[in-house]
Amino acid sequence: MITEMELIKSKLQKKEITPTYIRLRVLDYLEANKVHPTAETIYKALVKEIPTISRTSVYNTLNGFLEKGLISSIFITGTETRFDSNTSPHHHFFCEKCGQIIDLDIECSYFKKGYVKGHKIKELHGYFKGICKNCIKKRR
Amino acid sequence: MITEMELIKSKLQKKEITPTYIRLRVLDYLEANKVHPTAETIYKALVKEIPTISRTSVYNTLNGFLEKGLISSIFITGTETRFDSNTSPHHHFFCEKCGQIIDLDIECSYFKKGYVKGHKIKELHGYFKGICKNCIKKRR
DNA sequence: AATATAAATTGTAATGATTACAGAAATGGA
DNA sequence: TCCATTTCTGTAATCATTACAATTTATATT
Repeated sequence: MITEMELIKSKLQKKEITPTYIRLRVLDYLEANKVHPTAETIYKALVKEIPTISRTSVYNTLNGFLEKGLISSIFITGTETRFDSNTSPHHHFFCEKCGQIIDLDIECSYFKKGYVKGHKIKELHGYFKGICKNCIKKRR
Repeated sequence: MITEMELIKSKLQKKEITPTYIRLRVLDYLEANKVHPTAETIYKALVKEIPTISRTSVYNTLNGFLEKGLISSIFITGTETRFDSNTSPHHHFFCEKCGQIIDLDIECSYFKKGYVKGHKIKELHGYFKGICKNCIKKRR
């Protein structure tokens, strides 16, 4: 039987990232909290259990993961970067009411083709702003 | 015959923004330079001709325009906000080689419908990263 | 196990874009 | 002209993120 942490460890190794304790915990946090947290959110959550962890280590770790393509990052709010353990190209929905960022499993024909108007596409970044399904219900 | 500045002035008035000299010049700059400049770029360009202008005024002016829906802003590079006098929903292409941000006149079926997966859409933000048409040519 | 070497982590200071704020200047009536 | 309001300016503050040097930890070698 494989433990959760062993699974996380193998994910790091697959991307040739030395699996240190901090790296395990940061990736574990991202996999367990798919709400697109900020570096600060991750730091605050981890420092409770790892009192010696530094903010810089969280940033370094996340940047390392990004470089190796283990995670992705999104800018939506305009102030902070948010992180996502999901690296497959997908869209997001930002709810103006509750602030939630929801993953959207939708397709983009241009991305599938690999080109738009003659430009070669490498990355897709798409998000909508509006009122989420849940907040529409609540208003009634 | 209507001068360019009179046209800019009427655009401000249509959005109920008092047309001051700085506001005229900022909007004029955005209309003449459709390359999605940053606040700093606009400031540096304008300060050459209006030596008394302050950076804060440029920021205030741009934020005022944004609130009134006269311009739009995009966040692509991760460091600075870029401004666009084009407020109709459209996509962008960011070239990793030359750093250019190109407007894309393409359609999004979800945006047209007004909803994605039950969430009400108010704004569309879409951009691709890759190598632009021009830079592909140059490489040969 | 001890040592040497490299890698990872930490804490503080710096950076850079943006905003807050208070005072100065300009504007538009009465 | 005087007053009130709006606009503009300049400096200081803020906040996320990065730079960097010092410390700690891990790894390999003897």
